[in-house]
Amino acid sequence: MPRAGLNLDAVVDAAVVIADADGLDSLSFAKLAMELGVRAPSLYNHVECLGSLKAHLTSRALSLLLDATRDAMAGIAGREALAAFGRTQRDFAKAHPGLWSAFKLPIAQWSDAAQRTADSYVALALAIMRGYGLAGDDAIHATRVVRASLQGFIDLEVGGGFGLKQKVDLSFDTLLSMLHVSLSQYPVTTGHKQLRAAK
Amino acid sequence: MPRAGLNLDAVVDAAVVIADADGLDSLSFAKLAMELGVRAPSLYNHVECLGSLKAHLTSRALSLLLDATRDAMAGIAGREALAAFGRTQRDFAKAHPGLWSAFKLPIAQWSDAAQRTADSYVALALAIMRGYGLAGDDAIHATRVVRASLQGFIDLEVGGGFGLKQKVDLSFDTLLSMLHVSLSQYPVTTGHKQLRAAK
DNA sequence: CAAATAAGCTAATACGCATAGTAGAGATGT
DNA sequence: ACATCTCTACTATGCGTATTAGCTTATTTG
Repeated sequence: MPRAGLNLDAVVDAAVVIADADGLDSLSFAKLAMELGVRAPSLYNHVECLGSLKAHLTSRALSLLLDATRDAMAGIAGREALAAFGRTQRDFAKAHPGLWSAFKLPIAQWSDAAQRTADSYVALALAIMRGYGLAGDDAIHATRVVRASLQGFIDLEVGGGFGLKQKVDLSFDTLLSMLHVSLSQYPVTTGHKQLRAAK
Repeated sequence: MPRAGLNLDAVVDAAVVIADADGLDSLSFAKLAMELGVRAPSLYNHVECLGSLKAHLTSRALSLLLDATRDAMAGIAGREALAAFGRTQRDFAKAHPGLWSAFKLPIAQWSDAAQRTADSYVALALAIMRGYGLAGDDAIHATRVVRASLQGFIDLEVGGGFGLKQKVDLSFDTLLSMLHVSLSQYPVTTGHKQLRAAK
């Protein structure tokens, strides 16, 4: 019985392929072992359990997305930076649907490294906010809105939530435009109190 | 062996309780049967399979949300209608986290009834868009943005994606305000071409 | 009251993750 | 070259899922 020469990286690589092809939920040790030409229990020599493997997938996903976003945002600011940020996220989700859904695992299960990578990613978003003149609590609220709307849109698109495929690109441009418009006027016309009073 | 007197509604009721309490993913026939005082295989007399049960949960969720949203939106329009639409969705997700995640099941598995209910719900959203003077493709794109951003925000909140709990209410108001501002100016300042040219 | 319907059961299959213990390949040291 | 040691991959096993088959019997229907 010759050795397969596995290591953690090779296992995670194969898991990425399976997750992207069949969906993260259908990633199993049986399938993964088959892919690697090995029996399922052998994987426990490289990974503690299935949950741990998925945590590694989350780390991998965060690293890839962070690097791609840094590249895309290099040297630009304002509306262009916002668009680059959003488009990179969307492109990543389309290229790696399995890794994309790895972001939705319980944050409590993320590794420390993943948490740090996520912090760096949030810092990129906050940099965009600075370009719109936002800081402090304003920047936090605005970042949450940007993050939530991008993630919601991409989830819907990847999950097949939009009926007509053709015009989704236009809808995404609309999202970016609406974010840009409202960020440009924040917090002047937003006024939580006004909205609450109107309610 | 006395009969338990089950039927589809009773089974779905119990499934709702379990899904909301423990999460949709941990809804199992074993747990459900235990809750109903019955053995697991007996459930197949009322439901085809686990996937079918979850489809019923989706239908139930859509009906509840549609009714609540109709009530909340009765007699109001514009900014107030938008806020009522969004707040009803958020309140529903908090009250029924299990049912909320049932919305994310593959749409292909939805029943026809669920699909029709969803159409009615989209009609409510389109009515809001009319209040902002939007129709046709503009309304479709704007509806997608509203739907995506609300869903993304609520997913993040329910999933624990926001660090500090305290200010999430403010962030949600920010989201509603930003949507209102950008919808009010749509499509004047949005201009897909402008953004694309800038890119 | 008899017969048909259907709700509950037990038993069994198939597949998932996970652990324990074993054998041997590859590395290391003499 | 040989002996030893480590660690990878294995077989065997257990437990928890969903699901099916076939039986029993409560309930309903004619």
